[in-house]
Amino acid sequence: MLALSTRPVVLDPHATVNACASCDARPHSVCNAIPDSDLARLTAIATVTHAQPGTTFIQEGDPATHFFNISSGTVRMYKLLPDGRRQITGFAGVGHFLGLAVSETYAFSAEAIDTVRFCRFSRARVRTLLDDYPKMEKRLLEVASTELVAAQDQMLLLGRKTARERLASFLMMQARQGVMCQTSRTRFPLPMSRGDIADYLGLTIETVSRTFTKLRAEGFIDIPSASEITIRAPVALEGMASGLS
Amino acid sequence: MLALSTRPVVLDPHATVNACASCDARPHSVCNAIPDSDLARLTAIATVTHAQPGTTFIQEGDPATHFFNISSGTVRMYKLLPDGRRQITGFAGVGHFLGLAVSETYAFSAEAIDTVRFCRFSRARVRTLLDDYPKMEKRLLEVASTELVAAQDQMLLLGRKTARERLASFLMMQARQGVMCQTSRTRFPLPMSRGDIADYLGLTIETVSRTFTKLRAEGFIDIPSASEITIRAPVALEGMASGLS
DNA sequence: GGCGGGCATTGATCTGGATCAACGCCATCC
DNA sequence: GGATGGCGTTGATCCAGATCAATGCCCGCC
Repeated sequence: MLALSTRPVVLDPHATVNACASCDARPHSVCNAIPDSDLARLTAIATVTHAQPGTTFIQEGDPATHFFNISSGTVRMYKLLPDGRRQITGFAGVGHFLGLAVSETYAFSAEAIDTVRFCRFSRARVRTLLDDYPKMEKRLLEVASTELVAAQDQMLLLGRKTARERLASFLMMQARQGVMCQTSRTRFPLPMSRGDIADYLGLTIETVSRTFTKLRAEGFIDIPSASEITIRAPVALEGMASGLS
Repeated sequence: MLALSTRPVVLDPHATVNACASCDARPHSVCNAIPDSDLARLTAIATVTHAQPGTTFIQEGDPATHFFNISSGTVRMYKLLPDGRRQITGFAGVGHFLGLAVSETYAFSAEAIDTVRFCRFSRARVRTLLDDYPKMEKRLLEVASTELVAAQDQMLLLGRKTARERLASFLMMQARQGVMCQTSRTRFPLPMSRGDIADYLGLTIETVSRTFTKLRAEGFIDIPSASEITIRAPVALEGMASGLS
């Protein structure tokens, strides 16, 4: 539960001219609102950075000075109660944009699960950039709206679904690799631990483990290793996820 | 749980010229991004409408054709599971803006709790308006970001707080009259039923009722009538809400 | 290869909140 | 004023998932 407090490492403080042009995340990300011809402006305000597993790079309550754009790896966002109870509000992968906030402080913390590479932008500079690219502003609104819909789904899950339905929902969501993509995989890795899954679904580690075991025993899934899942009955699981049965 | 299916009543199909200028909600709402001098454009695309208690005016899954702006009354937004389990994702009051969505369909349903007055805007027309008022787009992004933060708080509540902490959080939030305002009231009405509160907090009616009774017995609150609350120990309740004790 | 530590699994027991079941309190309407 | 029906409250019991407690498994390291 406790994070290493090592600072993220800056790979390239004055990012090379084509850093953004060759970025893996660009096709998936809000950056694609900026035309190739103007990429230099984006590159100029981006700092390419990476974070080791377990590093906290956004701390709830700290002044919200930067935006982040994930180019590889997986991040967990979470909120804590004073006694250590944790709620993971989401996992962020390639192309995901972090740090939207009206308030002057971050509303959540973010930690690297595996090695994470990301671009960091100062909020002040992004604001001036936005004035010149209304299309980017539109993209951000789209992103925020999409996340709002996902958040409402998660409220339904946390407030009203059973442990079994929560796990089924989680697995089918991972199969779609996050929220972005529509194509569904039948075999995929789970970069996060059982503890992370538990804190995301509002359950305990033990309940997550037992429910996985049960779903396997019933033939819905396979668990080749603790961090890998095969979906055997996608339709049944999708039904389970949406509360049928 | 079931809603009346009466349609909302259109009060003024071609809204009077100064409808927006004299609107009670304008100071609290996204509309204030449009200068007084240009209000006619806003008025021209607004339809002033009201809905009787229990009326469903947004239906999850229906084509998302309109935006809504509440000018008085209280609305519940919710999602249902096929067997009728319900999660209320939020209550919307004066100035609240509904209907943000990337998708072509609404992601949630919305019902009037009491008599609700609102403005309705066609999405297509709002889109063209937005092109002329980038400031309005910025306001929408602010609104979406604020709601996202509120949604994350609600996830923490639903995933990790006890019944007692949930009720304390709910009461302190109502005392701040929704999310917008900062000034905290010590006595206020609860327009929603115990069932609504339960479905908002991921509890049952019985647990809500019992917990209210207990908080009163312990001297934290008073319940002059079922739909009215007095906060007696705001500091203690705030602590309880954030998970201390 | 054996040791240590961090996950994950599995079993036994407990409990907060759900469920089931009355009952009370108003309003509204004959 | 008495019947009706929709909340809300209260009590008794139950159970899904939490908690407590081993045990297993894997991987890195000496």
